[in-house]
Amino acid sequence: MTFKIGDLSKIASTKVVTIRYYEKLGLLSKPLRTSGNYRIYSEEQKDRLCFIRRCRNLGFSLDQVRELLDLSSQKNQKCIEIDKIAGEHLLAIEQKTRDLNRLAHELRKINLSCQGGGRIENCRIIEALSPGQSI
Amino acid sequence: MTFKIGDLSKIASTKVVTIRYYEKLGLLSKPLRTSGNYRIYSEEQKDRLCFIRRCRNLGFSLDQVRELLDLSSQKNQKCIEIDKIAGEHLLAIEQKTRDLNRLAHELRKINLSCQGGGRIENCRIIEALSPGQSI
DNA sequence: CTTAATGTCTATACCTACTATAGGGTCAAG
DNA sequence: CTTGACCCTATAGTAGGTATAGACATTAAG
Repeated sequence: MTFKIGDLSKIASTKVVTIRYYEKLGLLSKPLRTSGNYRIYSEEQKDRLCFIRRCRNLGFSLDQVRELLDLSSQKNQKCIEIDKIAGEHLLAIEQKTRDLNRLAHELRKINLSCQGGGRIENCRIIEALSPGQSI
Repeated sequence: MTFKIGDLSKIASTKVVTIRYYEKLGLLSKPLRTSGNYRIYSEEQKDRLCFIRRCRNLGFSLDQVRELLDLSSQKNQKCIEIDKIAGEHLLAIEQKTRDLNRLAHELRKINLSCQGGGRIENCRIIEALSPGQSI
């Protein structure tokens, strides 16, 4: 079973240009070509792309994905490194979530204090974001 | 009271290059110069930079910041527009928070399944990230 | 006064993770 | 045999900066 780039595009929900971009970065190995110079991909390459996309959807950077791919090919090594990458990523996400929650809270306050009927001179949004305030 | 670019950099926790970048984008007006061609900033310009940074920290895009700055300079406008911008932003943030929460939840599950003691060939993280899995 | 360290200047290139576009070539169906 | 969908390469653009080079300005110490 082989695939053209458009097939992979659908399977992995990835733009065609993005697949070529991954190849250029070396995340995907160079595929075989047809006589007409079309890329043809193996199952394995398809799986690798899906892995990459799955990681990306989970918020891993391409560098992290690269590490995970490298690590996952060294099957005899301990998986503590992998655990570390995933753990750090989780911490970063949790931090980000906290920040966003704080931010949403502030915006909700702003929206409440500005019901659209007033003038800007009375609008607290500018005030709220001005220096010296601690929202 | 005037400031050199390095002062502003510290006050607003912004890299010097970034301040110049904002100037190039027209978000900050061109400051006066010393005889030695150093930029000198007024209080007002300092406040404007702080406002920009504050908005950025709250997740507004530079385009949105520009909008807010424009609006805030026309004090007679109704604040319905500001309300709209903030409201749109709030929605986006809430969506993002939901996404991140989902993501953190998945990662937590994955992390729990692998305590780093095993071998990569058996690593549940890699397993979970591989295609065909539904973690 | 000099010297060294630091700060600042302009200009350009680079970063991530793609996306868009131009100008072509390939292939299968009707 | 032509039409349309697909594919190719190459280049440039996006946001929001960051990094670097090479030169000039300022400041503190000796």
